[in-house]
Amino acid sequence: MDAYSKLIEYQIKPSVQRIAIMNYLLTHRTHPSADEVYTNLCQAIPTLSKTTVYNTLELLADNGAALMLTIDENKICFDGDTSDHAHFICKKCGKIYDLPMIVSAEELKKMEADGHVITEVHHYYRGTCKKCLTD
Amino acid sequence: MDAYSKLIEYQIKPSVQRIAIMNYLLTHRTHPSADEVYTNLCQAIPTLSKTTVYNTLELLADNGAALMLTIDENKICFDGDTSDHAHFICKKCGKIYDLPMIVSAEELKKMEADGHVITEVHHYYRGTCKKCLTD
DNA sequence: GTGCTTGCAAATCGTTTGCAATAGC
DNA sequence: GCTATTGCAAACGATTTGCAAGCAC
Repeated sequence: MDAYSKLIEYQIKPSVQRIAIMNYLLTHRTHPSADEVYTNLCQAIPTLSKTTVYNTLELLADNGAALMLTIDENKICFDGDTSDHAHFICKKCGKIYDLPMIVSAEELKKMEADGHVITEVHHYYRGTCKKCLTD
Repeated sequence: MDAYSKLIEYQIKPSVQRIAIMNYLLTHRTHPSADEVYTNLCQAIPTLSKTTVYNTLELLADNGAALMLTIDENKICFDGDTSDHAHFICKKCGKIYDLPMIVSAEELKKMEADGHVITEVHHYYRGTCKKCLTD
């Protein structure tokens, strides 16, 4: 899906900046930080400000059009792929990998039994990636 | 287990500060941040510095004597309970709850198939807790 | 022209760093 | 005495805030 349509789908009023940021997330599956998004879009939109990037990424995450990841202890990362999947971060190179996620029905059941309302599920794995192991 | 024994078990050289911090984690299951640990221990150890708290918490996490949680986007939290369990954070009040964790064998298998070495598994849930729902 | 969006600059705050003082063996 | 640990103050950097300017319907 294109960026414009995704914004509409999640009831976010489109703007040049919002489309560009959404598009960046959809075309770069690098789990970028706000700073990475800003730096890369600055070339195309020279007047873009970091504030707008922060505001927009928060808006996307709040409306469910993007995932806000806290897997990296140093910075918040974003993911335009909002389908269910788990994440693995390599402690050596810092790269974040996507992985299939299987949510245990037993786990969710217990959560519901406690009376909490769950809106987000994150499965994070940490370790050393294949590439760093062979280096 | 007492704090001193846990340090020994994880091969961490004990000191007054380290025992106090480890003890705080074992007796306060609030998933405190470094700042919370510091503020609360200042009374008992007036000369305690924040640097020591940060250094010690990092040491504990690196040696496996504590868990470093990134569930809260605003600050890193620590957990003295190193047994397998999942975490739920209430977006409204910020409180972190412990929950049983069931790691899917299928998920782990896929991870290993990719050749990554996993050292940590975190299951994070976000939403609104029972208490905040009734308020 | 009213309300939402953007952008700049300054502030905030959790965390890290440099380095000197201290404690333990 | 040597090494590891601690503590202070300063630095750092990601994120937030205040507010003025710009844009859209």
